Amino acid sequence: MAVTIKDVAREARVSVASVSRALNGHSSMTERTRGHILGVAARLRYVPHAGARSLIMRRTHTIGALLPDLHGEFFSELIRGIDLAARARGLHLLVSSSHGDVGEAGAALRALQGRVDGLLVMWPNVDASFLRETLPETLPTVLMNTSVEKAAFSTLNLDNYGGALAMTRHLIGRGYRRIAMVCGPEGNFDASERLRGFHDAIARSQPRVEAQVVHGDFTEESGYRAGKQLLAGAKRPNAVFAANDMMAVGCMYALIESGVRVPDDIGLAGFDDIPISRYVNPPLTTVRVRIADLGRSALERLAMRLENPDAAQPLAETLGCEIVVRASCGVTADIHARHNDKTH
Amino acid sequence: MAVTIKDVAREARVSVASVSRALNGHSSMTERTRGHILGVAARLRYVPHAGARSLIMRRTHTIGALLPDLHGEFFSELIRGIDLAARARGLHLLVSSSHGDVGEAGAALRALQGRVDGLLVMWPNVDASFLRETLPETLPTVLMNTSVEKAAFSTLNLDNYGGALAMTRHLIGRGYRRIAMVCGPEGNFDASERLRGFHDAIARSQPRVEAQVVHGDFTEESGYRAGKQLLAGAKRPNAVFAANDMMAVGCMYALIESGVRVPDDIGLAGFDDIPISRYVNPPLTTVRVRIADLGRSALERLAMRLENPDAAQPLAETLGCEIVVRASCGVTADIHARHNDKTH
DNA sequence: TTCACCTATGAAAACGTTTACATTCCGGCC
DNA sequence: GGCCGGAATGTAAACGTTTTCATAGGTGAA
Repeated sequence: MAVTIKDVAREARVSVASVSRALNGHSSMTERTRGHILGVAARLRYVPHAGARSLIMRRTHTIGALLPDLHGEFFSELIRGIDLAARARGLHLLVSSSHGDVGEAGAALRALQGRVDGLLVMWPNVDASFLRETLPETLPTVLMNTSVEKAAFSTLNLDNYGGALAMTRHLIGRGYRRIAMVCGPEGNFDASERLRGFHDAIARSQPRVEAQVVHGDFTEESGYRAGKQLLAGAKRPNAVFAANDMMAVGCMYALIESGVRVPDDIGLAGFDDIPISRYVNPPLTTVRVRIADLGRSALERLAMRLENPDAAQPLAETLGCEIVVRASCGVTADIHARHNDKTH
Repeated sequence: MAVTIKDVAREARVSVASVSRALNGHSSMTERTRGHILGVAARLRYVPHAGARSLIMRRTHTIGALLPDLHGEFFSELIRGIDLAARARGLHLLVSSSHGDVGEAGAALRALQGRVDGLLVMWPNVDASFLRETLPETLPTVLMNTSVEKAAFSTLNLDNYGGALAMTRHLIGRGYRRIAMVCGPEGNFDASERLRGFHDAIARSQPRVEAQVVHGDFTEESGYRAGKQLLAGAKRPNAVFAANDMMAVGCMYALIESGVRVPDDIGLAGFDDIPISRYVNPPLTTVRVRIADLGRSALERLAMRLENPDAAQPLAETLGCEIVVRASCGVTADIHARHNDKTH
């Protein structure tokens, strides 16, 4: 059915070996015959069978990305970064989503194993035993946002702790004293690190105060509920730090809906700097994470390991964050500020 | 190096044929030996080599998606829809982006061809000759948002024309009389269809008026510029219909920045209903496109064709749109409206 | 007991490549 | 002219599966 290398060989009146050599740019071949063969191949619209190729070369030129989800601005940015780096290196990208489910992730991992040269895995679950048990030892793997003992795998993390610490300090520095946090889902590594940063910052500046923390799960909805809950409480905070931007947005709507002015009555900050955070009103102060960079770096690390498998590898790396101050926590910025925002 | 079917066979003291049968759930095999083989395979952490498998079975169980970009809320939603349907059918997803560039798209298409069972291609360029020349005849393909003669390929389109027509009529129905359009990039199929819908609606209700159209390229930036341009013009419109939401948002900021009240002074509408449009202030009236559904439908169509290749196929299909009215064009909605929005 | 038949298993070919090795061809040197 | 060497090309094995066909082993009937 499909045209194979044999068809090209027959049509060009050469052996399959010559066709292979012509296509792969081997030397020791007349420029004349090469041109001829290439011409025939193009005429027949021949494309090599990747399976057969990977079988003998033991390389698929494909890497698999297993992410918690493919939905939302965070993952969109991440995939873009990965794709950019992959295409620069001539690698193909096989995407898969786990939805945080161990069973689904295991199945995806098994299915991926036989068809890729390496793996990019984001598994924000604190419990990393699943990874230890399931990840193939033999397949080069780079983990992202994953709490894992430094032993086994190469890991790339965000500086969740540092970002949260810096943001909390920033809020304290602006004069906010009763700061509440809307934390992320239980068992999520990023969430727990951000909470830890928050706690440490509070502990250092107000050792005797126990900061208020309400529960969320990274969705806007949960941020909305958290906002309502905070307003209903006895000691209303004068600033709220949400563990991600989506929750901050939800919280913002809860506050505004209740007639609370942001930032005049209550200041608000988020984490991630997803595009939306620039568009809400007031624009959201947040911790900028270079999401696309995270993806790019992870892929480049993986690609380097594929190229020279036995070079010594730095095992764990942390990508810095940076605070982006917008109107939601006290900067009086008019609408112009958004357009001057340097990420714009 | 990697453990193959032979290793399993040796270890289990059976032939490779039996291992293959055990793994693929063949009948005519003792439950006892099957269990034994499966046990050994699991113990050795055997995973089949997808390349070898695809070589003999002539199926890769992978489909390739070539999109203009992987960035932004639109594509994020689209990929999610595709992924959902793919995983439901046990298909893997190879993603690739063309950035609207013919060379890049051609390279991606060639690279994809040898490794997938089918292709999902979104190519919003009006000039479809590239596709005709490059797309492999032999590979099942479903096109999205593509202007192509009905002859060759299966196509899934949005009802861009109908959506724009309906939205323009809605604006007219609300009493807006001087409606301007911010159109999309030259040569983009979706953009030109939306413009056509706009023109037709205007022509039917105000035959003698020539509606004002300013140029944009689907980015927020261009929407901002378009907004400024409209304000600078002699005849200020009292409503603006942007060809997509990102431009509408940019336009909104331009208007607000100049002290124009939305919707009191100028009404505003967009197209796509990306998540951001609910978060801007005022929330944006727009044409809802079920983006994830588009991806899902496209993949399902492709999967069906893979399953029975010679069944008669409906060649072109159009997915309906629906108008979502929010505060930006005259509905006096308080902040609650957002949370009552049924897509929320 | 013998035969036939059915079921469980094994042997080997086939899939489309790449590449090590073998062969041919050609020119130059003695 | 014969020989050597290098360049161009061909031959065939190997990669890891699935599947067709063959074989062995067992069971039941005559």
